[in-house]
Amino acid sequence: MFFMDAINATDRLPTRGHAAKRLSILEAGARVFCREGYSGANIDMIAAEAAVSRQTVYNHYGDKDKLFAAVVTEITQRCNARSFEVLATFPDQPENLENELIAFAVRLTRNCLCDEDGKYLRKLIQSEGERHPQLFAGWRTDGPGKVWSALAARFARLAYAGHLDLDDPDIAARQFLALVNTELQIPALFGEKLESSRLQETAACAVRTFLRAYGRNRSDSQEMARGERALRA
Amino acid sequence: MFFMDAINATDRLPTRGHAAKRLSILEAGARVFCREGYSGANIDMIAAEAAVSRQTVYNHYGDKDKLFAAVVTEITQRCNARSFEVLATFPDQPENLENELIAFAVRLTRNCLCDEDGKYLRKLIQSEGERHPQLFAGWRTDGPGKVWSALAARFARLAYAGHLDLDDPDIAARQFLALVNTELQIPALFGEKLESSRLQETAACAVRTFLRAYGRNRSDSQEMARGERALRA
DNA sequence: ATATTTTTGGACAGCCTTGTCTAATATGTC
DNA sequence: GACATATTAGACAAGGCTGTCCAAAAATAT
Repeated sequence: MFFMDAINATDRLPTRGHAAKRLSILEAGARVFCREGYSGANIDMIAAEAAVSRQTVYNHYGDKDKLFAAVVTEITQRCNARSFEVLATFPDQPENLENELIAFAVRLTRNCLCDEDGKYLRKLIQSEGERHPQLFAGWRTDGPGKVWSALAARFARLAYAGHLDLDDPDIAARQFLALVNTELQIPALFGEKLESSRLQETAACAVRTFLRAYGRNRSDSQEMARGERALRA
Repeated sequence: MFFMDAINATDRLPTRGHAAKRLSILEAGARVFCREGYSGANIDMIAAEAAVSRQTVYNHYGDKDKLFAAVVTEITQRCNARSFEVLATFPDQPENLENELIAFAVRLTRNCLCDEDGKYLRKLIQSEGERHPQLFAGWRTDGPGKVWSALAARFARLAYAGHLDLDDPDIAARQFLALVNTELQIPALFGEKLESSRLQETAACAVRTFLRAYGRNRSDSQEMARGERALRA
């Protein structure tokens, strides 16, 4: 468990400038590792991007492996924290379910999937996940695993309250996330970001489809969809 | 356009053993680049895995950059070809739409998204896409772009024939793919494969949701879902 | 069987990277 | 101001990787 050192090392933050440099290195490490991959990144790049001498990097994190581990655990923690923050804003007592779900989907995308940290984490996992499975094991169980089941619980409650009609909340939760992610996939591969308007639009489409499948009054939304189409024609 | 050389170089395949080694190197290159990333991979590894001397690799492909480009274009072509092969088996005149769509989804997943080449391509793009956008531009337009619009056209035809009820075939097509991919995401990150049974199950869930949202007789499938649930209880 | 083409192993220079060490400098504390 | 601690630049050895060269061996074609 070589990366435990790195985790514990984060605890002692003596002076002010010390901690600042430490964070700056971590931040730069995330950017560079993400951009260049583990082997492509080198300590000089990271030091330069952190505006710090190479030796300082070694003073703080020991070696490249430990720095990488520290970066991963830091980003993972941040992402998880943000996910649960957003999850707390789930519309439990919706007045307008569609609109509130869309807003929730936008928050989720913008703050967790599409933000800097989310992008970093995805790339780090993609490039090194196969090689360091233990490093990302925590993310896998505490991250998406927990988010999924928490989201599933919210959906189950909505269904119980009569707002949804679903067989299996777990499947519904995962499909909800999949739908919300629809348009993100390709741009994410190339490190591009979606503009806010397209993000909003995608969320709306996703939620509309989700509610067509799982909404309580599906015939109503079917009618509405027909009406909209007729109006456009 | 440094990678054009690599493409054209593929044309002359003089002797038998020559071409065999060439392919073997390409194959090994795909594996190693994918496993280790561009900077992590080295020519000795690839040569060893191709059961060939290092010099032979240089004889065939010039240098690491060109070899990488050749690997990418080869895998891209294979994946595209396979995608359109599967696309040709889309159920245009369905007798049992649900079952035939599920079977189609399984074919798509197994042969295009989840197979070796698909996995390679995804990882290569993920790790190097940001750095070599020109290299993957072809994939982006000829790959998913074409598949999406082809799939959208199929859905539009199904809708016209009265089998589906959809507003926007493009969105439906992308959401279909997103739903089919639901369970693939995480395992794909870690280079794991889904067992056949889970793959089948996921496809079934995806298609069921898709048809609940876009099926012609949605109230019917709603009734059926209710019936199933009652039966289980 | 001979001529041609490919392949091989090994040696090599040049370069980059890691991680250590040092002495000098800066930063902050008392 | 004196002290301790952090930081810096630079030099350094060890090792890895790329890409080239060469001569011998193997495979292939005529």
